[in-house]
Amino acid sequence: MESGMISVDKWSSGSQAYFLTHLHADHTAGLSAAWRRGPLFCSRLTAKLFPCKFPEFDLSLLRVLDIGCWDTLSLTSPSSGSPATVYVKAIDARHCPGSVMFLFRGEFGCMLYTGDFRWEKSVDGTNMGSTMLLDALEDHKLDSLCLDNTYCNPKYSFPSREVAARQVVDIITAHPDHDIIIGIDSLGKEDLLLYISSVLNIKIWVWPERLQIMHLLGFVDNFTTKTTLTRVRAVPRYSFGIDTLESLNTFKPTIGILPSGLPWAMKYVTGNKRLFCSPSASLNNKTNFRPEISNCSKIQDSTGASADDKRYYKHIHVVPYSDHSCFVEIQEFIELLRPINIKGIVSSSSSYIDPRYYFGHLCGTKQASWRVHQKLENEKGVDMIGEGVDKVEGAPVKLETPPMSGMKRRLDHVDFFGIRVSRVSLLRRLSRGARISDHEELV
DNA sequence: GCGATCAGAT
DNA sequence: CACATCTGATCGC
Repeated sequence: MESGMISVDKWSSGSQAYFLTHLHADHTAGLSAAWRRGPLFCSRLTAKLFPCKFPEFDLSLLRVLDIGCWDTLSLTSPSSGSPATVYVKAIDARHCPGSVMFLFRGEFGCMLYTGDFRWEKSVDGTNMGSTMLLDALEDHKLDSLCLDNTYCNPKYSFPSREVAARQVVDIITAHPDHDIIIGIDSLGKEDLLLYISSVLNIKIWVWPERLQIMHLLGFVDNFTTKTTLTRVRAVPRYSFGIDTLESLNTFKPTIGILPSGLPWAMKYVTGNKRLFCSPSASLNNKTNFRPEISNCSKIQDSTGASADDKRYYKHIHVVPYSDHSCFVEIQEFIELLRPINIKGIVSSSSSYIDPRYYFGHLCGTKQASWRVHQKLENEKGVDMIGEGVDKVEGAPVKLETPPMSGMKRRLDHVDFFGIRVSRVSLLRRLSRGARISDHEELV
């Protein structure tokens, strides 16, 4: 395969232009201060935050894309050497500050790379983004949608971040004499913290580097690094464990709140209906988003919680505050765009489901072609799409994980209708890059 | 010794 | 099931 033109969240050599959706570490793996491979396109806010993450980075390499504005790239076709123009527009992805999707138009057709995104219905930013996307498409078909399929399964159902934020506030107000620690990452969940701060009229402690981020984001009054000013502290999520909580509780009653995507806590849902069954379980009655699991007051029963689980939930409250779209939101997004093809950008070793399993019927004009294509490929014994893709004609099914040996051979690139998708590691969630080549056929 | 990658953890 | 991140081990140069 010759070199391509464009890479998104992927930093190996061979492209003429590089795009960064947002500054989370799993999307910047491979970027460093020594980066010299070409112009790096990102949103204005990402560019502003960039030096926090890469202090020595040569900022003259950054190219800011303003949200909603077309930009034109004059590139060279790797195969023919002739000029090739690519148009790109950034759309707010509503995942974390600075996060964007990229809509590309070029010889390869029209392609949207979502990066990580949350598409909550009836939220202003989402509605604006929808309008922008439809306007940008005009009457073009979206040939290819590279989709954040993190929760691309109907079992993933969680409330809006607004509702989840109220749950967090309810938990805090139900513990008036406790210290509160909230696990967050280096970027994201700012709206949650601002909501807590404004509703409860308190400052929130953050660690010094995080305060710097808050200031860059324009939040100057709600956060502090002085522990004496507040009982609510936001701490790095990785520092957030049972041992920490237990040890804190020897000094002062303290609870932890983990605003998190659902899967990590899923084991407490399936089978024993134990999700969010923490000390304040009764709080969830008003705001719980799934009635069948709201009745979880039997934390002491004998349905199988381990001793560690009990230790954990004695102090730690998991709240379903997610910066990724839930299944229904993904569905609505696809219904809005009606792409011809969909490709998931997130894969993991044990549970990759091709988005077309659930959404193939929503795809545009080529909806039938996939199955024909699959049938042909299956007969040839070639799996074009990768591990976990169905081999059954007709209604797709989730496949068992193929043997490791087979997976490892496909780590590098997977051809998918003209888009080269990088699989850096299937054991972890590092494979989120895509490269577009101009000389490949796009169905 | 350094950066990239991997493994395991929360 | 699996987020985003850290630490520490290992690999290749």
